[in-house]
Amino acid sequence: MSHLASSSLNNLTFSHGVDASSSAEWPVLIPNGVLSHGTTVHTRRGQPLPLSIAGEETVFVVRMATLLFRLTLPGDLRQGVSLLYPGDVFRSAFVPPGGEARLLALTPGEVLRFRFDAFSELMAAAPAARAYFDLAVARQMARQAIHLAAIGQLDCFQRLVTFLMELALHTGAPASDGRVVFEMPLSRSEIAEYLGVNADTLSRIMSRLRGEGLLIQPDRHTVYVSDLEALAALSPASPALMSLCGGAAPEPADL
Amino acid sequence: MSHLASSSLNNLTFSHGVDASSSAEWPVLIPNGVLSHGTTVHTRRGQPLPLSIAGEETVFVVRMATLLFRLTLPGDLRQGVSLLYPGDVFRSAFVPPGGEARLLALTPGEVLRFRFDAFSELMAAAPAARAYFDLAVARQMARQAIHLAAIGQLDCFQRLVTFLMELALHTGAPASDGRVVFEMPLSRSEIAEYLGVNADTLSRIMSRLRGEGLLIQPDRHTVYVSDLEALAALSPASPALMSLCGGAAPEPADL
DNA sequence: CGATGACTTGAATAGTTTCAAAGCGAGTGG
DNA sequence: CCACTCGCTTTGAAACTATTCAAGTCATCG
Repeated sequence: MSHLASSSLNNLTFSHGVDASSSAEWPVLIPNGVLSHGTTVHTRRGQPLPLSIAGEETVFVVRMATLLFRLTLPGDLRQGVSLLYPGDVFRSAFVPPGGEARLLALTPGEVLRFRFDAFSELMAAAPAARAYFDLAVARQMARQAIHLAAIGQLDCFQRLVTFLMELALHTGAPASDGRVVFEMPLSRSEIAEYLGVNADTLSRIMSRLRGEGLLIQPDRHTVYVSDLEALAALSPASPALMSLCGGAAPEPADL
Repeated sequence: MSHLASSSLNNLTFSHGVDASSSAEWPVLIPNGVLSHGTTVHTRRGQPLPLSIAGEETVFVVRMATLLFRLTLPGDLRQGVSLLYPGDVFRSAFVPPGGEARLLALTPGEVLRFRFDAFSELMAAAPAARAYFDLAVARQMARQAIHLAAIGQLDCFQRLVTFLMELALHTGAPASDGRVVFEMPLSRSEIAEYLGVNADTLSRIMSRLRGEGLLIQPDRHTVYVSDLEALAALSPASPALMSLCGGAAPEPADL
């Protein structure tokens, strides 16, 4: 379930003639200069990470965990904004002021925490750290654009497929028979919030996917995908997700 | 609520009567080091800005215009991802690889274009440019989080109200009687794409708003909002939008 | 003018949510 | 070890919102 395992999954499952020249995209390596500074936070499932320490802005670097950035609008409207995986970064200034927002750990793991000022100085001193941060932010912007397009344009079924693809690509590991396994770090209602869908509706759709044999769930927190390509074919967002997670650098010709 | 609602308008149109303590937030000042470099692009309405020049990554800095970042998924599913206003930045790496994406000018204006490498060097040399870029990116992240929450959690009516609030706060000017005027830089179908709503449905809702007297449209591209606070009260996303655009710095206590 | 494209509106339909009830699982105390 | 309870999940039927499709209106431009 490590991110190393997931990258090999990508290479094994989707060989779209991805040239090796641009293989450095994923997983993003965290520079040593970053790893050696910062406070290590050990996360528990469900643990909120405080967005400011002593009134100061913070930066988080995900070393080994899955995090959820969640926004709550007045009226108990909760929206999962983004999922953060190893290599991702989060700056407290990403949070809209005035709204209620939380950064939640979904799995046990390790996260590095910095004061923003300190991180900023570190980046000024170490160009590798700077380049890492900029790349990570850009990648997350791109992921959020896909998430937005999925929620805005796709129906419930396609949204769920997109979400499963995201998890499979980021945290999945190959299993027997070309299957893919991953842990489901979100509860049903958390998934529903992330997808902008009603929890009841979501449950129905998952039953449908299970019924069609695309999904196997030995228990509620473990998911087997029988045929990842068949699953991918069910969502228009899959190609974008796969080229973002799959190691291919953006090709200027495609822009 | 009133001081938040009016402060951005004040900044744009009147001279700075707002308190100086948090005045640096909006509008974001583009440092001279940035303004003096880069290629100035004069935009026309509808003009696409090429996301790469000679195969190289680019950075855009919006000086005076409104831009739309639009993503298209297979099957002609177009989603407006974000609107860019003066002071905003766009890096071509924000675009998910493999998907079709466009950066469109919605108004005539001026945009600065850089090769990413050159911009990166500029930022390394000028800390003010670096701080500006980081702040602009963070602010846009926050705005996109609100946009996502609006699309994921609100009904069609509330989404439209949220969109109108966004435009009013960013590009609106006070008119007589405490009214607010702004140009509508998007067509109906573009608004619909931005909000993840059907264009027919959108038209119905605008008629409803006009019927309730909240909106007055002398022509299709000009909008008067009779009572901004009344409009704001119709969307749960308004407080977040207003504190983001209204000049208040994020208060750590709120996080 | 007459034509074209953008916008509006109505009626039928499809998809999603709501509400309520029942099912399952993990943890607790008898 | 079992019954109990609590929270999360599943499922059904009714209600509702939003979409689709088609027809009609408006505006702009040659």
